[in-house]
Amino acid sequence: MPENSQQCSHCKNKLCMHKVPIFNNLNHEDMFKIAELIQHKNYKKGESIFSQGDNLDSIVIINEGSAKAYKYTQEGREQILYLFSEGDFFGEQYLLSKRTATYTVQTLEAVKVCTLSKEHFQKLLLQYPDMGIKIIEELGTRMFRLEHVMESMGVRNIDLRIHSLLLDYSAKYGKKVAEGVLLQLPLSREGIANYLGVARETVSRKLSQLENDGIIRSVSNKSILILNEVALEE
Amino acid sequence: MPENSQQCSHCKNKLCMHKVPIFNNLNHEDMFKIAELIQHKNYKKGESIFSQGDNLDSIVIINEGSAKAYKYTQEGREQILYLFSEGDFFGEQYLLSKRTATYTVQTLEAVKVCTLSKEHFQKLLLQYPDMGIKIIEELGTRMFRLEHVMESMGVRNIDLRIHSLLLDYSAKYGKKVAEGVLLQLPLSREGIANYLGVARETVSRKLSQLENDGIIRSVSNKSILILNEVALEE
DNA sequence: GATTATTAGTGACTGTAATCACATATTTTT
DNA sequence: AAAAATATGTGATTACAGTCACTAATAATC
Repeated sequence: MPENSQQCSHCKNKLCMHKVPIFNNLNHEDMFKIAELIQHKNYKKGESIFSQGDNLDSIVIINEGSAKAYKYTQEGREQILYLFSEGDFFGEQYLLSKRTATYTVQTLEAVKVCTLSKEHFQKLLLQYPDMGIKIIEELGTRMFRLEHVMESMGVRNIDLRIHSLLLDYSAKYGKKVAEGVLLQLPLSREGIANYLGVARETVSRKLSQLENDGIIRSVSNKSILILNEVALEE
Repeated sequence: MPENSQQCSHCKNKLCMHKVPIFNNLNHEDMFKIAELIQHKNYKKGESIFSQGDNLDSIVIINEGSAKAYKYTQEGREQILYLFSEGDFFGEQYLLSKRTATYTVQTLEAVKVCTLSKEHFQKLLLQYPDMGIKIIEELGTRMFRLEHVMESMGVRNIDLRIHSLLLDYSAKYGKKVAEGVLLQLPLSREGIANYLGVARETVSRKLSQLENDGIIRSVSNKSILILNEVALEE
């Protein structure tokens, strides 16, 4: 059934496009046209979508799942820069300039993505100036995130840094339950350490300390219950 | 003399516009039109162009001089995020979103800027899609810088961090002389410390150490001679 | 379901940078 | 040019996070 398959592909594409802020201002007709240009790919947990040094030829939009973006420091430690999830896009920096990828993006779970080739992307930007504005806006948000991370990396007191991380995650991933806020950590202890730029052992110790103080409760490796959110805010 | 004053204003505006990559793709006629929309302002050393929390209504382009962008960490320390100089622009993130300024921009010397109002900027973006692409490109560069800083902040070894800073400055501000590379530091010791996220005393000590090792020579507070660049690269 | 691999917690020890305190230089102001 | 303000260098001490080494727990694989 050609109609069915076409409808299905259309439907799948629409799904992807509707999740992404940069396509929001488009009308039905334009969306349909652009949907035709989009390719789909799936990744297993732990696979790299692209690696530091790669030459990219498309912009990638996450449709399902999450991924970490990291680069290696001079010491050889993995420094996590971003966590990307549903609706986030990346690779746009490499489409316009000649730069190769400055970081590696690796999935944290099974991930579905939509990709749009460099040529199509550039044509779209010229055709829909609104989209360019949306992207500038989105990049503003991304920079805001990065500046926030930098600010917190500049904090010398590691307790403060872990507290802000927990509060950030609480806002993003937390669900209110009777006893407090239950949150599903997107990263392992090592991941958290690589995000904060501290040793894995330090993260373990600080979390143990918080548990001793009755501020959090460790539910499982990847899940924490925040009992006293106010204490984290100081 | 109206012609003269007009020519002069035109000339001044042209100066400003020619320094800025985002206006580079425009033809003469368009440049002339846009030049009319640009306002000029001067700042003394130490003045703030805008402050964390301000509501901005224009994009600012530096025409002459330099400035630092910083925000305060939770501990009350000043964390420097960027150094802006001739040709750099900022404030574009706040024009499209409702966000207020997330950092303060303070001049490091006398500074001349050109400003373009929010309304004009948005109209230009819709009118010249090329310009949007230029800005996306430029933001990509800015993010690249920030990611680089983050990476280096994640380095635990402070010697390494100071070494990279000196190498960065050497590339940006250094001039080759007989004995090595002479560089005019854009920041004081305290500024360097606030950029690296370490104590002022630590910067002093590390630089003294480098001087004892014969790798650098302190010429004056704001000027350093790098004698052995290779040693800094390890 | 057993085995292997990965991830996490904890003690002991060490190194390094922060802090405090002050002397000295340098820059700015008057 | 003198005075005031600011910036820098350095010693002594302390605190705190890193490293190493190991055990325990959890997840992945066969």
